[in-house]
Amino acid sequence: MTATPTRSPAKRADAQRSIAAILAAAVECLGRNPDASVSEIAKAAGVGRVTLYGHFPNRVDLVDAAFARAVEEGHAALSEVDLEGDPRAAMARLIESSWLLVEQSRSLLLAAQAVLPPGRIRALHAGPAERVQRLIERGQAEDLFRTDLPTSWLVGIMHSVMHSAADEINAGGLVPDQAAPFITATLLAAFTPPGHRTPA
Amino acid sequence: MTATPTRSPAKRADAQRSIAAILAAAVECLGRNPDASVSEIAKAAGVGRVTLYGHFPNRVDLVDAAFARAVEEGHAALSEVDLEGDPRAAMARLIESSWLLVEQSRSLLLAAQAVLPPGRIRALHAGPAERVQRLIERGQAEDLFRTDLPTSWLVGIMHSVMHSAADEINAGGLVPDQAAPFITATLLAAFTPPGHRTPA
DNA sequence: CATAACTCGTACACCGGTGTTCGACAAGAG
DNA sequence: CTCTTGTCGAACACCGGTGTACGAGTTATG
Repeated sequence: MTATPTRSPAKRADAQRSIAAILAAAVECLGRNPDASVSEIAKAAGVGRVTLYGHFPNRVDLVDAAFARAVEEGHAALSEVDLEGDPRAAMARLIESSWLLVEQSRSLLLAAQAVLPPGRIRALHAGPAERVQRLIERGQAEDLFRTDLPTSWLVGIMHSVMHSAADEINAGGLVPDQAAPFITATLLAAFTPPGHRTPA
Repeated sequence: MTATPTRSPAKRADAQRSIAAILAAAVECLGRNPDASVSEIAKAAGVGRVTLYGHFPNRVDLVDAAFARAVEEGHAALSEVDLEGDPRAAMARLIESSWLLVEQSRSLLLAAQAVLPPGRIRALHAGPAERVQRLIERGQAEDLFRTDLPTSWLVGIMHSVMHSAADEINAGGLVPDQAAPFITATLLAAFTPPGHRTPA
C-alpha cells in the first residue's frame, strides 16, 4: 500500500518523474508558505502548471498528496527509533527524533488544515500516533506516566509542546539546539503521576 | 489610553456608535471564521461596507483594532482574578478564568496572525503576559515552580496547553467542562521543579 | 519507428475579495 | 435652522488565484 500500487494501466517513466518532482516541490513550498499557489509549486518543480493539473485534478488533492507523503516519510523515519527499555528514556529519544520533523513540516500542516477536513488530517496521522500512544500506555502500565488523564490528551500535549517550541524559536527567544531538552524536561514532568517525584 | 482618547476634532455620536458596532461585529465574525470578509463583518454590524471603509482604511487595520480590543477586554476580565496566596492555587484560578477567553478568541488570534506582523501580536499581548509572568516568578521564588527552564518558556507552555485543549474539543474527544481541570493538572505537573513531588 | 503518452505555453473565463468613486440622503451639532 | 459630518447602495476597476481549452512539440515504449 505504501509502494507504487501500479494503478490502472501503469504510468510512463516520464510521468512518474514529473509526479515525484511535483510532490517534492509541493512539500518544500508549502513547508515555507502554507498559502503557496499552484503556479509557485509548478515552477519549483520545474514543470508547467498545466502538467501539474494533468496529474492532480485540483489544489486540494495536491495538498492532500503532499501532506500524506510528508507524514509517511516522517513515520518511516520515526520507525527506526528504539522505544524499548525505560519508557521515560524512550520518550526522550522519540522527542529528539520527532522534534525536527514537526518543526520542518509545521507550515505544511497549516496548509493541510486550511483545505482538508479535520477528519482527513487525523486519519493521515493515525499511523504515527499509534506508536506514540503505545509507548505512553506502556509507561502508564509501569506507573511511570499518569493515568488520571486520558492517553489521547497526553498525546495532544506532546504535539502541543513541540508546537510551542517552534513558536518560541521564531519569536527569537530560543535557539533550535535548546529545544529538544526543553521539550523533554517539560513533557516528562507533565506526564509524571500525581504525588510522584519528577525526574531529576 | 484605554478610554476614548478624544482624537483630532472629536467624532460625532453617530459615528462612535457605528465604530462600536463594527468592532463588535469584527470580533464576533473573526471569532467564528478567521477569513471573514469585510462585507461579512459590515453586514453583521448592520452597516454598509462603505461606511466601514470610512472608519478603517483597510482590512488589516480592522483586524488589528478588533484583536486589540479583544485582548484589552480579556486583560480587564483577568485583572479581577486574585493571584495572591499559594501560587499553585492562584495558577489554577488564573487558568480557570483564562481558558474560556482563550477558547473563544482562538479563531480571532488566527486572523490576526495571518495579517499582522508577529511583533505586533506580541506587543498587544504584553499587558496580559506580564501578569502571568509575575505569578510564575513568584512561584519560582517560593520553590514551587521549576527554575531550570526560562520563565518565558513556561508562559509559552501555558498558552500552548490551552490551545491543545481547544483542539481536543473540536476533535470531539473532550467536553468543554473537563478542559479546565485537565489543563490545570497538566500545567501544575509540568511546572513542578525536578526531583519534587507532583501535586496530588 | 510508429504510436500513444506526456509536456508546454499561451490564452481564456471565472470567481471572490479589496478598495474607491459617485450622488443622494439622513442626522447630529452649533 | 443650517451646515457639516456621516451613511448608504450601487457600480467600478483591479488583482490574484483557479481550473480549462487548444495546438504544437517531445519522449518513452513496444
